[in-house]
Amino acid sequence: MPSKPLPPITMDAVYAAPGYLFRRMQQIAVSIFMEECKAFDLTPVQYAALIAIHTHPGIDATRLSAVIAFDRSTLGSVIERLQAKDYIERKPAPEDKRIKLLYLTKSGAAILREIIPVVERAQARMLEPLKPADRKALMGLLVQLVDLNNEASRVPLRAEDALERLGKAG
Amino acid sequence: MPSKPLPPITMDAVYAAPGYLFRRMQQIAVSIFMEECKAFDLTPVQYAALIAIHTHPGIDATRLSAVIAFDRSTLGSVIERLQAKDYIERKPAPEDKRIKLLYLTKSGAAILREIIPVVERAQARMLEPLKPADRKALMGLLVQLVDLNNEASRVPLRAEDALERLGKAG
DNA sequence: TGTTAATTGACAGTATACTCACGATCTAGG
DNA sequence: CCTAGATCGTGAGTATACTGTCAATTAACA
Repeated sequence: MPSKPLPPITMDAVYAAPGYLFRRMQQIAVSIFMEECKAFDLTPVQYAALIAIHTHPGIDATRLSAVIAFDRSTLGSVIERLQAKDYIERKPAPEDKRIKLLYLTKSGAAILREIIPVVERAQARMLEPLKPADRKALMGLLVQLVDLNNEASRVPLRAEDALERLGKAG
Repeated sequence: MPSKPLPPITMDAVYAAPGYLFRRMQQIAVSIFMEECKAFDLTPVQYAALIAIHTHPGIDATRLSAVIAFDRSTLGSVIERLQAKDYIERKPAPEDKRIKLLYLTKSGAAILREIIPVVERAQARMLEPLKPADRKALMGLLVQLVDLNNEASRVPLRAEDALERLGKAG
């Protein structure tokens, strides 16, 4: 008996699949970000980390990972690189010897000030091909979907938790 | 003179930025894929490669990378892993000693047959939190945006080119 | 209080995802 | 025919993005 044939799969089915489109869009977004920011030697993740540290001075690595929905293991090397570039500094927490608190340096604040308008241009470029109404619709749907799927990811966003604990600790 | 203060940035601005949402959605999509497919030891990229090789038997690595919009350097290790699992085989092209042609093995065809419905469930789960009309709208907008931004990515999709060249060569 | 449980940061391991560069090979132009 | 340029696969190097595990430390509880 011959083995059952594969169902008739076309690449077009792949090109219309959500997973493929999300991967492709992420690829394109990173590409545009790096192109706009090539003068700055900052990756999208490093940028997000800088913003979060600026917004929450004295945050620790674990809470930072929750605030930007970023894997804690990977974050270690991201922090190392930001520290090597002298954009952030780590200070041991006096009340908990396990924790190292993160702060922007002057260099970090300076590069943030310069790069923010550039990043905003990059963000705009990602949606530029769409009509303004469609941009709004897409962003609205994505915000919804990311929020409703938050628990599905391995590193759920925990913005509020992180803030609460920070307030409790400091 | 004091240095200019940073503009008032909030994490909410980051959470609403296209780049952040695309990264987050990709993260969630991979998570759901891996969860549904954990019995199969196949990553999303490996799955896409298998589908493309099934659709274009005898494709070479460079054209495969164009067909799935996947970086050529990374593809080398993906192919190695698929070969190690005995899902694909590589045969030297008789008319061009540089090229190695890719084919599904019986194992590869078998796992594809099993995994396709599982992947479809994963794809459905990614959009599940949205209302059906919103799912359609989101996919429509994403297909548009990915297509219009194709050239912005470092590895543009070249589905037709790849097919043409394949036809010319074989 | 004393032992268990949880948390923190670090490390090893795997898999994308990109850069640039290199040798082998093929193709085109002269 | 023969050299210049393009192309193929590969490798090194960097940066996410996840899985584990581990020791040190802190917190919780019997």
